[in-house]
Amino acid sequence: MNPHILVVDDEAAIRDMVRMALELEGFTVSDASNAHHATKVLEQQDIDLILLDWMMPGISGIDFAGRIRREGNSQVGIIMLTAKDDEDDMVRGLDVGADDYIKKPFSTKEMLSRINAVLRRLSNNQLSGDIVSAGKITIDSDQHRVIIGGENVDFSPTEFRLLHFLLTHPDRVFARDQLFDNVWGNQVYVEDRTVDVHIRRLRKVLEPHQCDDYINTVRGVGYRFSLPSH
Amino acid sequence: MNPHILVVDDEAAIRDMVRMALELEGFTVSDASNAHHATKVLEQQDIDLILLDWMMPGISGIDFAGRIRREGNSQVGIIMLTAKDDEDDMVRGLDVGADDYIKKPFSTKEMLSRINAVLRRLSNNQLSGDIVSAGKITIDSDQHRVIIGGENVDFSPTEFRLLHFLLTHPDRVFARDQLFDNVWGNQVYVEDRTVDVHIRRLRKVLEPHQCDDYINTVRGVGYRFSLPSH
DNA sequence: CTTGCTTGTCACAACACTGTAATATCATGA
DNA sequence: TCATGATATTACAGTGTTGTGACAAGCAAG
Repeated sequence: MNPHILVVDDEAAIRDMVRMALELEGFTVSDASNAHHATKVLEQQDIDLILLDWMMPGISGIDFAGRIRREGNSQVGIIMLTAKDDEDDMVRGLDVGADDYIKKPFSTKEMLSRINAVLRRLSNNQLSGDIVSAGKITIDSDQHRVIIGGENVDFSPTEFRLLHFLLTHPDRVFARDQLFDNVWGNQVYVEDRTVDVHIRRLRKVLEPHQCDDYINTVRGVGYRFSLPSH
Repeated sequence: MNPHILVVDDEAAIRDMVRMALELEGFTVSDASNAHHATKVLEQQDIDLILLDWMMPGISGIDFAGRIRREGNSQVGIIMLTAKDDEDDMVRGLDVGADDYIKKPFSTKEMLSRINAVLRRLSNNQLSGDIVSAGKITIDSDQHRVIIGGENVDFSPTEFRLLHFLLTHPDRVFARDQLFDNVWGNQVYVEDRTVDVHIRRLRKVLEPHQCDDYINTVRGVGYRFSLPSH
């Protein structure tokens, strides 16, 4: 599920620019031009993070942030957008419970980096060492590592994702386009045959460890990961 | 390295007074006017002891102390500052994990004596100071020193923090922006590629000692510290 | 003020990864 | 067995990512 971000700024130009940048990165975006509207959105949507303009007519960003925190909503992340780079203001911003602040003007790159940082910190509470295994293959996604028969084996990024997906969905046949969606993401289009090549590459790496037979070809349909029965 | 003390109190007058007294004694001092801000400081600084006001608007001192302990942070000392001299409240304070408490009004002399007592107790527990090691690398963060194979090796401040962070979080991949958060602190913004350069500098220093291979590149993701399995 | 160290950024080199196409091989049904 | 369609295999070039050295600004010590 994509993180849902609420952009609160009185200037439409900024809202649009930010929205575009965020949507390009796969975020779900809502926006509001003032605190009242933002409150409505917060009630109706499940917002993960708020990008909040410091200076707004009516209720200011800082008042709004303070109000959110006072209502006990500490799950939502708040990043203040400010033209001021005054240290006092920054402290005041963090005082009312903002998680971070960004000085205008800012690059979209910086914004994305800070957003990701805050989201990560918020979700960090439930960091799960995700270790899965099948047969002699073990994948530790924390370490981003594959261990086969006790030995470290290197995979390229795509190979890693493909293997991880197959291994976590064993005994099921996947058509090539299902594999795109799950391994490549449905933003990109690649040729059907490309999957074959990546399957081939996977098998090649698995071969020296005698587990290339975990990946079965299902003629006319696709591929399946399953342990040999013997 | 001077002990770093965080003063949390909503009254600026008290913060200033305490800060002055502590700095005169050679302590490093940060302060915060509420629990939110204090949380931020704790994330960004390496705090040895917290002087915590009992009564604060928003999250109270006792709640805050409880939260810190529940999060498993038992290295940091906590001294509660309270106007109440009620025995029950004292017990409650110690219950949530405070190391000591001081009744207001207090003399700076009393405060210093209790602070030193708590710090002494804390440093006794971890009698080895803060020494971590992995492979042939040993880091003594008290002395801000790195020993590799019995030999002293010099690192610049950033290199030191980076190495320390990686070494204390081995076998886990960190994306570049995760490394910012943990090594640079999230108040600053630096380019992604800056991490690469610092990794490079680290490796360069480690190279003559044959342990530059402790730092692995995980293409498309980030970097990982891990001892070679051989 | 100079000197030396640190550090962020850049530009370019080196390299790994990936998609595609071309070709070979295989499986299947007539 | 042959024809046909599907998959396997290989090669390659474009792309993206990382490694590396250089540089300039910032800063502290002298």
